[in-house]
Amino acid sequence: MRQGCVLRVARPTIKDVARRAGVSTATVSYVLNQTVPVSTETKRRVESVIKELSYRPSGLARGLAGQRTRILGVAALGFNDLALSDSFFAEVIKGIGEATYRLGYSFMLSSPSLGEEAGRSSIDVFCDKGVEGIILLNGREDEPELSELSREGIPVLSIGRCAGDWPFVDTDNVYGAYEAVKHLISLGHKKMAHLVGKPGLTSSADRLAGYRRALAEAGLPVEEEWEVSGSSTKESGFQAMHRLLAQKERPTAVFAFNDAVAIGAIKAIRQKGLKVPEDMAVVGYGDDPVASYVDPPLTTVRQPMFEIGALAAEKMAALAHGGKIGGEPARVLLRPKLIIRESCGSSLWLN
Amino acid sequence: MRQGCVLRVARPTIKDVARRAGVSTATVSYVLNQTVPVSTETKRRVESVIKELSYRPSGLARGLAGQRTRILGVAALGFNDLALSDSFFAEVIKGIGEATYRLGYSFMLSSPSLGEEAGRSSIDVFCDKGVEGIILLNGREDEPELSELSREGIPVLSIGRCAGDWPFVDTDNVYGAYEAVKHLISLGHKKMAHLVGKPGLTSSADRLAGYRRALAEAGLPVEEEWEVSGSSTKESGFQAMHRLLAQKERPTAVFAFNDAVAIGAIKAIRQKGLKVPEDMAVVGYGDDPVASYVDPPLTTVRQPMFEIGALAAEKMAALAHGGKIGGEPARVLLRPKLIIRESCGSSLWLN
DNA sequence: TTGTATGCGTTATCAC
DNA sequence: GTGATAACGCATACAA
Repeated sequence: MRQGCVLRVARPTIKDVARRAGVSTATVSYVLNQTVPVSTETKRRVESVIKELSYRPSGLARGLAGQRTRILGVAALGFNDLALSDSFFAEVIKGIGEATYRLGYSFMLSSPSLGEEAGRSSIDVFCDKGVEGIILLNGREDEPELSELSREGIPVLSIGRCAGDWPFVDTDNVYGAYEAVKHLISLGHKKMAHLVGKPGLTSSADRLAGYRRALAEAGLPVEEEWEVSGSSTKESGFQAMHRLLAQKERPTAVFAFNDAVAIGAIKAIRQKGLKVPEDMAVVGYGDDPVASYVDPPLTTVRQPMFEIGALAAEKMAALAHGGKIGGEPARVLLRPKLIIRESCGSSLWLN
Repeated sequence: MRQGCVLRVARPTIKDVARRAGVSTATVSYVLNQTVPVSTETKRRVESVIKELSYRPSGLARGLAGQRTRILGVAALGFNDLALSDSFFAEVIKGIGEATYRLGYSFMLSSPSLGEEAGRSSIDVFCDKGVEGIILLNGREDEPELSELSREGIPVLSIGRCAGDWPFVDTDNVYGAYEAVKHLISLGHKKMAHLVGKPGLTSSADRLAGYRRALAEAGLPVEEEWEVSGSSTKESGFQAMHRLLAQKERPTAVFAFNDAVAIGAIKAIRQKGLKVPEDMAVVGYGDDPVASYVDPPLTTVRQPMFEIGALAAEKMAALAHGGKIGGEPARVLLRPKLIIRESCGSSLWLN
């Protein structure tokens, strides 16, 4: 049969519509973009012809003539650093997809697995394709791409807080960590450790800050020995937890940088013959799908990744549309939410 | 500072290059596309100017003038049906990203969460943007979109086997299931059940076929009672396993449609006071990230999703480029791979 | 081998 | 309110 056929019956152009409606192409363009008032009569006629021919304007030509391509670029640079990130990636992308679609935009994606060099040149490609703005998906604190990009004259927005005063959309990691540790405190814990995330990530610094804030607010001392450094992986969590358990004084609970670290930590805890949550309560971060699958199901902090993506797309469209944004730069912090499962025990534990 | 600035210093056009190199725009186009022989001297000169001005041709204008936009569309329709699919989605997308980048293509993505109506119209948007071909990411057997799309004159390729004779790229589910069950057999099992996947998915039918084939080949009878129907979720696996365990004769092993189902099944098995793998061996399918996180780590079948995506993009580019593909339609089946972990016990079990 | 001229499908600037 | 028409940046048939 006609596998991947190429018969291509020529799409109608604005000329076809104009001719068939007995007007000029300009008029058709007017009713299309509502950029100039048109008499209701001709408007009606033109619209009926458009429907009849099922005409759709060419995005290419539109982009060339007017400046609006209605395409956004999404560059997922440096995303491979993060562990367990597939679902984050997917959710953010879905959010971007939803919002761009709703706003009449499309988006191009540059894969995260392209390596260093590719990052830059995939941006170039974006520019060639005429994207109106670029959303940077990254976890790094300093993003050298940002200033480079801005020199291209293309608005940029980062998903994930970054240095400088670039617009970004992120979750409030300080708040999320604060809530997690406060939960531990409400359960009666007084000695809590934190498995710190990879250095250089804003999320690492912010979650540490939230942890400290909760401690301070409860009048609990901040023990430096209980802030164990590491990175974002299960292995890192495993090792960090072992180091923590080797110390003279043990905490009764740990707040891990993320779910992977938490799962690694649980493994280490059990290896020492201790039980979770009875001997050691554990809180993760991120609410990765695995969090609900592991044993015990992880109490963790859920980040609204879909909303992050959607909001980023909206802000980006606004930036592209209105040129520079109103007053202040678009810097948004969404609230994460504590998800209580079983890795900390129930609050009945208190009674 | 210059947040999301719009200073836009006009990009050089082909005219700028032509003028500065003392040639016509046609000549510049020739060296750019290598479509017409150019004397090495002028070629050298043009290229140096191109580098000097760091000129990059406009994709928009190129698409309008020539017919090649070098953009692919990826429509993830019906993907929300699948459980645990985030990592599949992400891997496939990464593969597509890698290949498209390597081939000088870009791709647009239409999110899976857009609902029925949106599926169709996101395709329309793709056409407006001038995509050269569309990759359909879907799990359904019959894809009504396919024939519709072909009428647009745009080549289509499906990721996931589908009805009709459309080109597709998929993994060999029959083979994967066959290997999984053969593994069980090699471990000494003679009574194995299958938790069947959602009806209507080619993967469900194929994995069931592979299961039966392995049984038949080993001279084992195919008990209909041990082919428990269900869908793709953890809950479905949980319920199906309970139904299976309620039967008079119990198998010693189960091959689950996917990892989520397997995890649900394990929960049910334990609820009955049985142990995995001692009392009941379990094999999953898909090698989702959770598979290695759960207890016990799941023996499962890994699908080369990244390669699937990359191959799909390559085939698609070939289809778009060469019009119709050489002889037969591009129908590729990649081999999945058995990943042995701990949910079936070790083969020492036999000795 | 190179230059000229036209067209791709729109939008936008003028006139009317 | 509407209609010519010139860009937009590039590819290409044709001429030289």
